[in-house]
Amino acid sequence: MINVVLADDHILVRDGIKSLLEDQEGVHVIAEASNGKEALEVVERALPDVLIVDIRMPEMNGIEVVAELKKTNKTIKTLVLSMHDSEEYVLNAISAGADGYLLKGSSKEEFMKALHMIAEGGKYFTGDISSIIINSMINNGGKQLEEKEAPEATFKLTKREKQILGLVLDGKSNKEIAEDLDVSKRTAEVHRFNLMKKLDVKNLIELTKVASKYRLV
Amino acid sequence: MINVVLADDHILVRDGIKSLLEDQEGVHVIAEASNGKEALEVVERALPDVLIVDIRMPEMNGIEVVAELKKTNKTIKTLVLSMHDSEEYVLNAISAGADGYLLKGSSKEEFMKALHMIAEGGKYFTGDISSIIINSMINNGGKQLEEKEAPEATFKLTKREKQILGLVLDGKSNKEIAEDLDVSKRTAEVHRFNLMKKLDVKNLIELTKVASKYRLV
DNA sequence: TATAAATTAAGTATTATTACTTAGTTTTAT
DNA sequence: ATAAAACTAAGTAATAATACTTAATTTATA
Repeated sequence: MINVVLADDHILVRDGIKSLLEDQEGVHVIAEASNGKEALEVVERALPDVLIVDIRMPEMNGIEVVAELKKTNKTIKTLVLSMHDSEEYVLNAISAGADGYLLKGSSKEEFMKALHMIAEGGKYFTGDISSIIINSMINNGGKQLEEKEAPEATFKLTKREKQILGLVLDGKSNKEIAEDLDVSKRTAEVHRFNLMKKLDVKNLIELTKVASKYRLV
Repeated sequence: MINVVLADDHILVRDGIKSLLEDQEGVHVIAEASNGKEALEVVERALPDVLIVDIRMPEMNGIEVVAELKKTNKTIKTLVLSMHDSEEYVLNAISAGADGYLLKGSSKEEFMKALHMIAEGGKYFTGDISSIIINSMINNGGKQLEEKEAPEATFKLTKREKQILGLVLDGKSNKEIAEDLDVSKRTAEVHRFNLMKKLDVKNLIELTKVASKYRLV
């Protein structure tokens, strides 16, 4: 029996994955969490075999959760579920010690295979992110994976601003962001304006550079 | 249309994969080979987009074929098909410059996904061999790997467009670009519009990703 | 419970980009 | 030499972002 904790801020996604897992023999979802901090607490109490964790969550992101968990409890396996195949996410997840990485577009079959392999002590990184992993291997032998640390930022983004920054870096317009977060377009504009001012950038190009430098997402 | 050469010493395996591929739209098996040396000769003549190659073959094994091919003709992509997930095979295939690695137990869906990703210049290494790759990344990095090269682009930017792309990626506005190049703002706008259309991107975020993928600057 | 911080969102104005079309001029290759 | 491609730049219209200000709520915290 594989005991699982699910951490994702979207209830619908959580429920979907839960129902998918509960249909399988030998898998049991013993607890859930809707943000990063909660995920850590829940895992401490429930002690699952595997934590399935989304990257983008309030309070603490999924990669931070994995990194923290691997410091304190190495026996609990972690499967990172993400919508994004960005190089930064993938390499940071590996650095943090994730045992697996799947995209949300993965099939049920792949998901189950990954879960079983990870529960048995293996690793599973979906083939869709091969380019990122192989290129990283080729360029630097994966060596500085463990050591690199972001410089400390002098600015401080609010939770909402970080969230909006993420969406901006996905290439979304203010209108799309507003729809995603269910706020007015004007609100999205204000947040975007404020965060760009805080980061002292005047266009998206500079924004991507600063965000990557300080690992803001 | 993806043109494929199949190399495997077992006729049955070859026929099976061939029929599977020919069922797909946009894929065509243009030639076959039953050993490593033959594979090289056939590839030279047929010039496929992708060579699908088994590791264990008479005369010359699949990894040697890949290594040799990458020395002489870098545009032809290679997908290694293997029954084996041994560390040696996997890491040697990567060193040799293979663009993908699948186990013979892979599903048709995964096989097709891998083939398409590879044909488009990406890489695809099945999740089943993640442990090997990740462990190699994290621990040694001691293996000497090939130089990374950009995937071949399907679009073709003009000199001026490349120049303007560079300035766009410096975060310059059309007005600034126009001043830099001493042309009208409208001209800068047109070049920017055209190049973004060629690259099939709709915003600066996507542009930075595509530019980085194809090393356009 | 004050009070500060964060979130929301309106107004106003300017500037920039997108998404075309048309068309003259220059460069390059056959 | 001539056709093709590239470069130039105008027009038009819509959409998006920048650069603020003001201000009502909601939330956190001292």
